Amino acid sequence: MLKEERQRTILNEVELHNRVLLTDIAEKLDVSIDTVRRDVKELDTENRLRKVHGGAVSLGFANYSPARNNVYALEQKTAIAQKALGLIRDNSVILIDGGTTCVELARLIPPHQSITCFTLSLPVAMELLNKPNIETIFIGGVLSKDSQISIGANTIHNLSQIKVDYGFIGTGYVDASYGLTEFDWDIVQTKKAVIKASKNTVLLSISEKLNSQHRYKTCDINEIDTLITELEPNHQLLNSFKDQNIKLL
Amino acid sequence: MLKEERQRTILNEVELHNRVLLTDIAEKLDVSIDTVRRDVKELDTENRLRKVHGGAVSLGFANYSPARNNVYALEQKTAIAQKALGLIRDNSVILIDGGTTCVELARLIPPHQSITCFTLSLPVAMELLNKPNIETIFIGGVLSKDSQISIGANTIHNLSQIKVDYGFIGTGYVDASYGLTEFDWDIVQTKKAVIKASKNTVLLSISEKLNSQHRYKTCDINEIDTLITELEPNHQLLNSFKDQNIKLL
DNA sequence: TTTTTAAATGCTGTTTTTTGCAATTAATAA
DNA sequence: TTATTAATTGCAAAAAACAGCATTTAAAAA
Repeated sequence: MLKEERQRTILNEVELHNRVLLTDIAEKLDVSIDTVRRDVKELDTENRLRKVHGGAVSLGFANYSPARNNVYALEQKTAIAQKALGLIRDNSVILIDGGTTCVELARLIPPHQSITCFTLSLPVAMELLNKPNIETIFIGGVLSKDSQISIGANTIHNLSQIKVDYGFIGTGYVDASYGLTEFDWDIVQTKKAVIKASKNTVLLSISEKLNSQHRYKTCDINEIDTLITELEPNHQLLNSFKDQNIKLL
Repeated sequence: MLKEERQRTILNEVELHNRVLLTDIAEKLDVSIDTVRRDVKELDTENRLRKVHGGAVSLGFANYSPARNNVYALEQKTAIAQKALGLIRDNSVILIDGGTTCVELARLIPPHQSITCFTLSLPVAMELLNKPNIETIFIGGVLSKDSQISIGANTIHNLSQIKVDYGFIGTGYVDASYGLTEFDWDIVQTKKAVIKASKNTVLLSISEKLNSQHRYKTCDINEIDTLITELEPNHQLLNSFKDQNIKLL
């Protein structure tokens, strides 16, 4: 077998599976591990793949821009935020939770729209301050370092004093049967209060989070009025949510 | 499984749910907790996530650095903040107002210092969240677009419920005989409440503001306990403040 | 064709990396 | 405080990488 041929095979394998083990290739091509090693080393210096301990990975797999202030799955989150915007009427009163999707929603609210907006998220509040026609009210409380939102008894008490038209919330994990769950107990308490403070609760979640769960439960899925994902409402991934008493957007 | 694969999975999980437990990952990937720990440590030094006790959080969640490019008279403000730091004892409870000097103070608080800190300023809160040993409590209320602080009746009411060891405030204008004055009536009301909530009120002001005044009055100069400028306490510019019942730093 | 030369391959022993385990120390929660 | 859970450290086994060398293969020259 020619060297060219071998290297072509290795590249194919890497393209196909994003990664490959040297031992696998050696066995598959029936050559010594050293040969494979040398081939991979060569392909690496030619920048056609990246060699790592024990194998190789495709360039696409390994490449990431270190200078990225971009958000994970930003495109999906933008799509979700766009759909959510459709619910917001002029002069309505809304409440926006924390999380990157909610920040995206805040960012996309058109400048001319005049609404009153409550939030307990520092980044969301920062975004809202840029909008001339939005009256922003921050729900105070102890700030969580991780999530950058107000939590704790004071926050919950403050939330109990208001009732907004729409509450837009995110969640760590969501499952049709297990409902909304979180990693953090304090966050759960806060989200419960947010839901209680909302006439309509709208859950914003990328589809990748569907069918995942964690330790603490926020609420059942039917306590949510509307679920917005980046998918079409009739997408099969949403099937398990269709029977629930919940609107899909 | 290659290390690269593992780390990619970890990153994915972190970006998806913002926060993950090391134990969860170890179970999911079926490797020892030590391996996960080492991976997360590595990813942390590469700045691709942030390691926290027991788990990891995504950068998008933790990194919202308010860019301070052009702060007017930054050097003086830093000097003032440095002096103010000397007043802060471990385990004390303080309140930090808004304004660039106050943000500078928040930024310069050493990471090991453990204090409880109230604030009504969004940028100050952002800074404080970066300090592991500070418990930050945000005083909620309507947010003022230009000053980025909570104002209004609710804010004032919330402030009436607390009494802190030190309140650090800024001011728009200060004069030995006219006292502290502001351009904005709402801000004045809020600052009054801040002063009332502080056992000791410390005014942070660059010398350039001395002997200036405006329309609405916050308080007389002797209601302030300490005045910190970038100048030496015996500087002649401060002469008019020397007779007042006020400490100069 | 054969001979010569260079490259490619496989083998051996050594070094490095990775991983899991156990014991200690630190941090957090009750 | 004590109890529990994480983090750290040192260590050992396993896997991988590496370097040097011998053998084979392929190509070029005679």
